[in-house]
Amino acid sequence: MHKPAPNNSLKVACSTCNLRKLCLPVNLSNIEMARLDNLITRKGVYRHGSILYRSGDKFQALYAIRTGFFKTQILNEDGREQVTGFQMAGEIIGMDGISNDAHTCDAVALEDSEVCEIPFSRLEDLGRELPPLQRHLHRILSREIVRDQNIMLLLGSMRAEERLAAFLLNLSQRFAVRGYSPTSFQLRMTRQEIGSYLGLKLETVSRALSHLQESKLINVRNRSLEILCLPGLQACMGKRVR
Amino acid sequence: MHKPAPNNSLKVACSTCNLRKLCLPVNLSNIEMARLDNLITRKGVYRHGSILYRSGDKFQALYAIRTGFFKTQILNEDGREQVTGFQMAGEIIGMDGISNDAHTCDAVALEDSEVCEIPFSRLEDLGRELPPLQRHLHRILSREIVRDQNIMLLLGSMRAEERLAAFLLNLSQRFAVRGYSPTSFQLRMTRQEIGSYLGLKLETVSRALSHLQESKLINVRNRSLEILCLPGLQACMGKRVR
DNA sequence: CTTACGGCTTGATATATGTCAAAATTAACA
DNA sequence: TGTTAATTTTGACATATATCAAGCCGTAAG
Repeated sequence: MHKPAPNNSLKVACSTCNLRKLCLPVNLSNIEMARLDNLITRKGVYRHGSILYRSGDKFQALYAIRTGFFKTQILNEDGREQVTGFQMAGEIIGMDGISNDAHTCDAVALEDSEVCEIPFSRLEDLGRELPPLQRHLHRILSREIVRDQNIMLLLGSMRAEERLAAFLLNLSQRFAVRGYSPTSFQLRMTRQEIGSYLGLKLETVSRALSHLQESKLINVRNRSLEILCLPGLQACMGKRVR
Repeated sequence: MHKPAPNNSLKVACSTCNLRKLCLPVNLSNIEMARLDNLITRKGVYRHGSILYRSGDKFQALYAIRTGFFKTQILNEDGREQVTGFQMAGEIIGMDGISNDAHTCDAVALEDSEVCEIPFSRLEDLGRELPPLQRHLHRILSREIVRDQNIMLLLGSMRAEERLAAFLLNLSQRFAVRGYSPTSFQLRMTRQEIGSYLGLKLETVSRALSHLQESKLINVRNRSLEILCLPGLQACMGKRVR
């Protein structure tokens, strides 16, 4: 586990950021955008394995991922762990912390990553003056709720192979939105982490991947994944048990 | 399925509502509180089985439950269904709708219930003027995220009996907060609905309840439930598999 | 009061996924 | 670059939960 490079914060400009359409797709005037820029600082690089925030840390900011890949996970008292999400560039994390002024999960970099720090109370202040920004914040929070409820559906009612198909399709779609290939990408997480996210053991993940490959729906070799048949994967995800 | 009584909306006063500490625990002056009161209307009674909103409905308002009990559920294209939560008096539902201006789940009354309707864009407007109100809205949204992630932990890593114990303890605690007995209450939902929420079949729920009863941790007869040993249930929830 | 229906319990059995173990492969590090 | 540790795959077997089926109970409607 590495610590991030010391606090060499840099000013950053949302106004010229190529992730803006994903991260903060808000219509603001130049002056308004400058005020937003003024809020946000770029934090040093988080090396692979380093921790952006820990469960229990005081909540002070949201983080927009600029480059890289994170996982979030919660831990029981018992040491049970659940990966609650994988986040990529243009996505915003840390919203769990608002409710009690403390984070309730850990955020861990799965590859060297950069984030923009958005101090939350200043974001709230600005939101009061810029209704579109306020509205956008509410949408982001709500989107996280919808996302989590869809994972509940997955965990509560899908079988192993369907969960995997849903997971791969979700990744595929998010890569596509970012202009990367939707059918060929690297997995940034271990089988164990996928399993934790999907409520499965790593062996089950491995077997399900192998089986999808036998079915000619995907090619998988270690972390590189190729989707051979998107409609097939969709069908696989959708098939009801009964 | 009944429709709610026609639009006989009534003005309502948060300022005098005995649920205020649960629902909107915000420090506001009398004048400010009056502005909040002015926003909110009481909707007619929702009879047992009637629908507060459906997936796909245009999102316009949040709802504070005044009396009664609801469930929320999402449905797949395949007809698969997942109960995403059970909500009781003092809790606020509808937040899933913000992200796309449309609800993504159904909310169904599990007993005759009353709700307060909070038009969302007017709540946003008022939030811009009353920072404590704004902050409270953010906390509510974040609390829902944390709640959902804890259910993910439950669905992803607990066994049937642990899930049930966690579920009963959660109900117990919520009843306690409302001044009801934490150890003796009525279940408002069917075994099938509990099962859907916990990712189990109704038979498994029934067996797990029977087993907890054999273990002298609870007494259950139909919908009435008595917790005989809270610490025992907690231990049962916490025991790790490995 | 009687009947009918949905909800619940319990048993027997099936099956998906977990567990344990070993070997192969890859990645990390000295 | 060589060595070690981590990750992944695969097999054999165990087990928790699902499935199917039957009967019971309790509430609601006639």
